[in-house]
Amino acid sequence: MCSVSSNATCPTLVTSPSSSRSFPCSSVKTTIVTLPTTISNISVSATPKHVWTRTLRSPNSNTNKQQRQQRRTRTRQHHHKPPYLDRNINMNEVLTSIAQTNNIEQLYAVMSPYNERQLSIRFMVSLLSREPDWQRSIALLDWMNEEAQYSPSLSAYNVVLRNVLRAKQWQFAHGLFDEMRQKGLSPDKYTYSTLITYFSKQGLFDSSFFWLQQMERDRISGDLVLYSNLIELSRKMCDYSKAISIFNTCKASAKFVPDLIVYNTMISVFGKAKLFQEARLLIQEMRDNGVSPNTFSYSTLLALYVDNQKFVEALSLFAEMNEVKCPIDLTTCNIMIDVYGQVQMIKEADGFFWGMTKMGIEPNVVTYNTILRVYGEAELFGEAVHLFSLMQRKGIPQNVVTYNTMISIYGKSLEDEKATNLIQEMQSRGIQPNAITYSTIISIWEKAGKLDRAAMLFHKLRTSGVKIDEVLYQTMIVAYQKAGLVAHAKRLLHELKQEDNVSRETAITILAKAGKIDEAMWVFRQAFDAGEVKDISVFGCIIDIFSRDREYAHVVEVFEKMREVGHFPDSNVIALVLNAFGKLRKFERAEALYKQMYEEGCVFPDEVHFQMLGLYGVRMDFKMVESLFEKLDSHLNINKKELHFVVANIYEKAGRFNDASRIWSRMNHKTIKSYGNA
DNA sequence: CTAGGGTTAG
Repeated sequence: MCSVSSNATCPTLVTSPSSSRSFPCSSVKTTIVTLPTTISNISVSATPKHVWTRTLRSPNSNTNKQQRQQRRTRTRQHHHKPPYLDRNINMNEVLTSIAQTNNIEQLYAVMSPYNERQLSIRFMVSLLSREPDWQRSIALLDWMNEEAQYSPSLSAYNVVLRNVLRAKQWQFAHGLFDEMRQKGLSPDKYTYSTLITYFSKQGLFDSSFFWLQQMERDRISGDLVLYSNLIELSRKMCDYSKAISIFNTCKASAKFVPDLIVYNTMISVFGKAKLFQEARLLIQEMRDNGVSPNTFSYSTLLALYVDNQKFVEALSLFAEMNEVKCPIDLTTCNIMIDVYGQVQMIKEADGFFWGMTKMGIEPNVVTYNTILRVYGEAELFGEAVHLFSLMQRKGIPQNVVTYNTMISIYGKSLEDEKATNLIQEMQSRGIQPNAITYSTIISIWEKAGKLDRAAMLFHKLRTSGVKIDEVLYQTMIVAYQKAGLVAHAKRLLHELKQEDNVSRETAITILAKAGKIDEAMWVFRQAFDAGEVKDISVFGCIIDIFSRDREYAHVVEVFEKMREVGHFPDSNVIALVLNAFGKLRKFERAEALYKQMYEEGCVFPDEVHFQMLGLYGVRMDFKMVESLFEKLDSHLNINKKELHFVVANIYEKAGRFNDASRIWSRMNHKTIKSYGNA
């Protein structure tokens, strides 16, 4: 679209400055709808803008231009510029009129009574922010530029940018940004926050980082929301240590006072880092700081407990939620149905599901999918099939998850033909099977002794260019192995090394998990040198494997590469690396790592601290043992009993029994004291 | 007057 491209990048269209603008008319709308799928795979700056400009250009825009020009001239001749009319205009009426237009001419006609600067910028920003359609919002921006002849403000551009990003029009987002700059508007924290967030939401982390760097280059200082975004970005990249580091550092240096949303994000981060105690304590910390935990806070923690099979904790948290009268919403219900299902409280799950409507909460597709799975796991196949047909009869929307769940249920009830039919049914209804569908059906066919069918499907997938992920690959390998076709399984693993259809990150993970360490490392080195390894979990996976294989030098090598690309080690990695340093007798490096992570504000589970204590013990550095022990003992979130146990053991191992008994008695003393207090 | 948080399938 022209409004987002400069004349410089669009030389074919240069006639006059204003002629480079046009709104995509209804006649080209079909073209626009098909664009996103093409765009989403292309890196943001790779495609020349004029391609899009041409595609979206309205064929009769020149006529439109002339007409508008005439209108403008007429207006200028006959009317004196009136004052702002905001107060006399019903914004909703304007919006409704705009919504009913389907091309630029109609939109300009609707806006024509307000030409010539009759609306304040405030009004226009407000109007823009309520306009959900990105194309119409761009057209409004154009109208402001052309007809009303006043420069849209930075905030006007920001809200349009938000709409464009929401619609995943990355090209136009870039173009809009350029246009802002050309108009002499300096992007502010809202602009950058919007860009960073929307790109990271889509997993386009490179672009996200690009905008972060731009922001730093512009010396825009961060505020609460921006740091919140950075934490969220680290969380999305599964770099929880970095997220915790940002949170703790900002809090300590008073860069921000966390609000409800930052706290909720951090509950998620701590939980993902498996620091459940810290996550739980955060709810208390919020209260202490005058931030009331809300439904999000509780449901976040609930979901984390479920992810880690901590159902007792989940049930007790749900009880607390009810106690403090925290409102329960749809997501909470979905999580709780899952919980009841997983602890085999089927009656409760069922009751919860059917009672939701009475609570005024309408179940959605996730709810249905969850209860279907609960029925399946409880082997209530009849109920599942019944509910599924009810969904179809009542027109409740179904998605790929619904079908995958039902396919798996038919697999459990050993009805592989019905499962197979479902794949055809979903395709005929326009729901495309995905990697999960295929791996489910491959397992089902393998169990039914129809391995040839599975192999044929797998071959078809590979040749048709369908994205094959690691689980799907693994499923086929396991299917071969189970059928005793070890040679086939080996061939697949071998082919994985030069498979184009599988990402190298996927290949590394599969090879490593299959015990093919040398191959995994070979692919890893290749991929790393090519800059292809970005996912923190790949580093974690390799370090894990090498550690198990006692290849400590390799552990250190991968760890160094991981730090090179800016990842923070998670607690598992840090434990393995500390161990590796210890085994290689590189105590200074272990100590340096531990201290650095501590200074960066990372929080680790007790085990990591205990390991460092252990390393000091191995080095016979009892001064450091004692000093770290004192530090940890005064630390709030650490199991004091275990700490004393660990330290006493270190002394015992070293034959320093006096010190050991000193630690023991100190612990006993404390225990008595705490009982006394209670 | 614009920006940030939680749920389902192998």
